[in-house]
Formats: sequence, C-alpha cells, structure tokens
Amino acid sequence: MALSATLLAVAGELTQRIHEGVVARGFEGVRPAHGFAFARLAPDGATATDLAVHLGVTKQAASQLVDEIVRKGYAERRPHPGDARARLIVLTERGWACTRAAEEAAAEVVRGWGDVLGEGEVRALLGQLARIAPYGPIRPAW
Amino acid sequence: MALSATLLAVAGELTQRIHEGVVARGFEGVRPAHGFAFARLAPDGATATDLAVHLGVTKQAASQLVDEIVRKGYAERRPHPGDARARLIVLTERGWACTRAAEEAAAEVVRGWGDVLGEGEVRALLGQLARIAPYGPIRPAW
DNA sequence: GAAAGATGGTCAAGCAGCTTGACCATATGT
DNA sequence: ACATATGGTCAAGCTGCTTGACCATCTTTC
Repeated sequence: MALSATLLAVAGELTQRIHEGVVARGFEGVRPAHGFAFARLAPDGATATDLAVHLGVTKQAASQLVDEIVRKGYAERRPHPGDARARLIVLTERGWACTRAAEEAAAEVVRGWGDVLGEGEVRALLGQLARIAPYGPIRPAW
Repeated sequence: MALSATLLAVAGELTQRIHEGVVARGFEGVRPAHGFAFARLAPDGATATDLAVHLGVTKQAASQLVDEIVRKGYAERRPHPGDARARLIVLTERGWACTRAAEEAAAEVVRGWGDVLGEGEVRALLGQLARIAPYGPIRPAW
C-alpha cells in the first residue's frame, strides 16, 4: 500500500520543482496556488467565483488572491461582457509568460522522468493517471 | 504536457478522499499534515526535529504540531533514551488506530483505481512512481 | 576535564492566507 | 413589480507557519 505515499511524494516533489523553476526564470512572489489559478484563467479568463470553485476556497479568498496577482501584474480585472456585477479576470502578458515558465519547468521534470522510465512508460503513466483523474475542483492544498 | 496537471489533480483527490475516510471512521480534528507526521512516527517514534525535517518545516512548527496531536491523544512525549535533551514522540494506541484508518481509506481509493485500470496496471503505476519518487523530506503543502 | 560550540527543545511575537458574517449592486424568476 | 439569487467587497478573527531569543544538554577540542 505504498502507492498512496509514493504518489503523494512524487506530487510534492513535482510541485516543489515547478515552483523552483518558475522562480529561477525570474517570477518572484508567486506561489503554487497562483499556478492553479493561472491554469483556470488561461483560456479566456474567469470570474472570481469561478476561481473560488476551481480552487475549492471561498469567494472572498479567491478575491484576495486576485487582488494579489493583479497587484503583482500577472492579471487584470475587466468588466464582464453581459453581467455588470461580475468582472472578468484575465492574464496579462506577464501572466502568460509566468504560465509558460511553469510549463517549461514542468516539462523539465517530466523529461527527467523520461530519462529514468523511458518515453513509453511516461506515456503509459499519463494514460493511467488520465483515466483515474477527477473532474471536480483542483485542490491545491491539504 | 497535461501529465503534471493530471498527477497533481489525482494527488489532490487522493488526499481529500483519505481525509474524508479518516473522518468517516471517527477521527476528528486531524488534518492531512498529521498523517504525514504519523507516517514518520509510526515505526519507532521520532524526535520533534526529525519530524521538522521530514515535513519540511521549522522545528517550532513541528513542536506545535506535536503539542496538538498529544493534546488530542494521538501521540505522547517520552524521555529519549540516550539524550536527555530530546524527547521521543511515539504514537498512542489511538494514533495507531488513526493510522490504520488512513491506510484503509487509501486502500479503498486504490481499489477504485483497480476497478478502472485493472490490477496489472495499478501495479505498473506503482512501479513507475516508485522509480521516480524522491528521497528527501515529504512536502505536504504547496 | 574544562571551555567552546553544536544540537534538541521551548517561549514569544508577528504575519499570511484562509474563514465567517454582513452588506451592496445587479440579474433572474414569478 | 417584486422577491430572490448571485457576483463582489469590506471587516474581523483564527490557524498554522515564520523569525528571533533563549535554556539545557551533548560533543568536540585543547
């Protein structure tokens, strides 16, 4: 039953390495939770409430997180087309750059796995994980 | 490159499900971080400083965590044989029961994976993860 | 074997990120 | 039109972590 522990250890390591890679590429003051937010904002933006659901926190917490990434220049609030109450949070160019940096860092770690396992097994790993992955909100904390 | 995101989603889900399972088995007031501590204490106990290294936090934080699990009856502090400064933190019977509950909950989740993937692929998954798992401290937070 | 430094642990204060609760502005349903 | 639901903010408080200072004991060095 070491599967759980091993999986969590790998996940913790991955998170850590991505974070280090992002910092090494010059993006300071950004935490892993921001990465999860960026992933939700990336396609076309989202509302603060969307983010709250996605991250599994209250909308107040999501709003504060938005404050922070706006203040740091990673995103901006725009009026929401079609709902005057809401605001559409979208990534700035810097936000996109940071997202790309995270993807590069992640790819680097996965490349390391490829060196150990071989490409075929990495693909197999992805396939297996994809079939057991949940649909609901991403939970970046425990 | 969805591997990273998928892995983290699975890990988040696993953590969540284990936590729910532990609560459902009657252990209240225990957080996932405690589970990581229990895993370190389980074999023969450990010192607070050992725990701090294992969890990747300061020794003060580890000491507070120990305070908490002692207060809640999951562990106790004993004099350390051979070092009068140190204390050996060991699980109580309740601590062991909680650890077993977590293992049961984890096994339940893994069983669900077996239903989807088949036993062979679950074993393959374990093998692959074991080969890329890190050695250092477990990082229960991101 | 005594002095000097390293190590295990605690106390205290502060901070960051989250929560709950109250509230306003706008949408939506009847 | 009115009542209710929803997106968002403000404010206060809590929890878990940090840094900094300190004591007790172990270990190293002379």
